[in-house]
Amino acid sequence: MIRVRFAPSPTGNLHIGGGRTALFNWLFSQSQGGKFILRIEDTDQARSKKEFIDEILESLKWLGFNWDELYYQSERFQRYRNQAQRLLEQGLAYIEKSPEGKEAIIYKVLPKKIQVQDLIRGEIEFDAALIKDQVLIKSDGTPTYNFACVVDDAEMEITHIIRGDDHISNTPKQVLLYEALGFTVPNFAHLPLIMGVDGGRLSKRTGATAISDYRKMGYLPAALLNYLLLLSWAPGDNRELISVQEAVRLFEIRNVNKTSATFDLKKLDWINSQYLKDADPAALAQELIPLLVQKNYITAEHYDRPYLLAIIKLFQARLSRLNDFLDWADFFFLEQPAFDPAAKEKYLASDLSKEFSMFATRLQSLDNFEVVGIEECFRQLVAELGIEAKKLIHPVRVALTGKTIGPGLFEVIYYLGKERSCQRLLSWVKK
RNA sequence: GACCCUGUCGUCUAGCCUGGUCCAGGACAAGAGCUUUUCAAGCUCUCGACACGGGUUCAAAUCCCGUCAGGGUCACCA
Repeated sequence: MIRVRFAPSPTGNLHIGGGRTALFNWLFSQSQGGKFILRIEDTDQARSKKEFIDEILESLKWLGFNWDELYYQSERFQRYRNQAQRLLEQGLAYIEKSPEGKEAIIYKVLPKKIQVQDLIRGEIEFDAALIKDQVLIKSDGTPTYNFACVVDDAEMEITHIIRGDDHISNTPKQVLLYEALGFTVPNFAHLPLIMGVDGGRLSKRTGATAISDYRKMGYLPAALLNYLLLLSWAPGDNRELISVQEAVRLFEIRNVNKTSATFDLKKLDWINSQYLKDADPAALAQELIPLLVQKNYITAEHYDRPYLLAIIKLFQARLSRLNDFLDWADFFFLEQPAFDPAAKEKYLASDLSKEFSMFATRLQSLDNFEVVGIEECFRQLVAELGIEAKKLIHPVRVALTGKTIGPGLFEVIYYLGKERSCQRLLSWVKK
């Protein structure tokens, strides 16, 4: 039975790199019919926070990763001490006293060559002579990362350790500990790191780092996962859009790339727009409703659901982030449109009283108030006035929406409705 | 500095293992055009890469060596 784990430390939010590590572990476990274990590495009592645990769990759920088992290192301190004690008794570790009289347990590193077969990189060799003796249990009684990690991975019977590149240099230290404790050394696979546009590690300076930030910005989990997946793995048939479900079938760990990848928001935006375009409006509505409520655009209790879904449909092919909807479609929810000053200046500066009032009058008495009927009505009007359609389309759009961009004008009028459309047009008619 | 990892278009990659089908394919971005009612979407086209130097070979992006470059790690943090 294949068993993998994702082991975040609750000293911060779930990082985009952490999400990616979780993704590959989850993918591997699913593709192998194995178990995916979650372990919270909260040995650092001072820096670990409950709110971060909640945030991490929440983000993992949002991404769709279900774990089979959940552990907290803070509940396992005795196990680490017991294992350290064993090494002490076997003479493989020694005690070091601090000036204050506190005792730490240190593992004695003996010189030797250490070979690691990395599933992604092949063989890597290290020289233990270059490794210092390792602290196992700190003088405050808590275990060090490398020790707790080894004890847990062994006791939890983890078969494959899939983690970031930055852990490569921890690997020989851990291999030494597995051997000293008499445990089977697991398989290792080191994922390349994700870099920021500045070439260094992805950091807050180079963009949002928390998975939850991407959720807040309006990225769909499926799109984010698709992007993260593509950052260091490819299905091999030039496809850019692939679901994790499909990836589970095609995934092979040896096909994961070795090179670190730069995080490119533009491509994420494109992938997200593709998912948005094909998404079920009802699913988008579910994400959007709380935000619309928050903006007082609708109330959670009663809103016109078919109407909301229709409006979402109008916009979904134009969005690259779901949250853009809040700005682009605001005129459907506001009493009066919020005017873009430049748009107003460009299209509504001249007096269009005659045209607007004529159009409003005709709309008012239009029997066939459907998109096609509205368009016919409008085309006839401009023909009679002897002006180009676009000369009137743009001002009308700005008058109705406050913007120069948006869905087709006749659809806007249809969904805005007779009353609101006419009222907004008439507000520009000089008495 | 030491050790380790990595080097294909600006970015993500396919190809590399099993040399020839690659004067290197796809996608994003950028630029141009079509469509048009604006913005998107869609469609078409353009720009653009095997880090460098040796070697092996009839033949190298692919194999070997070196150089250079980038990154990571060197805590009683995880």
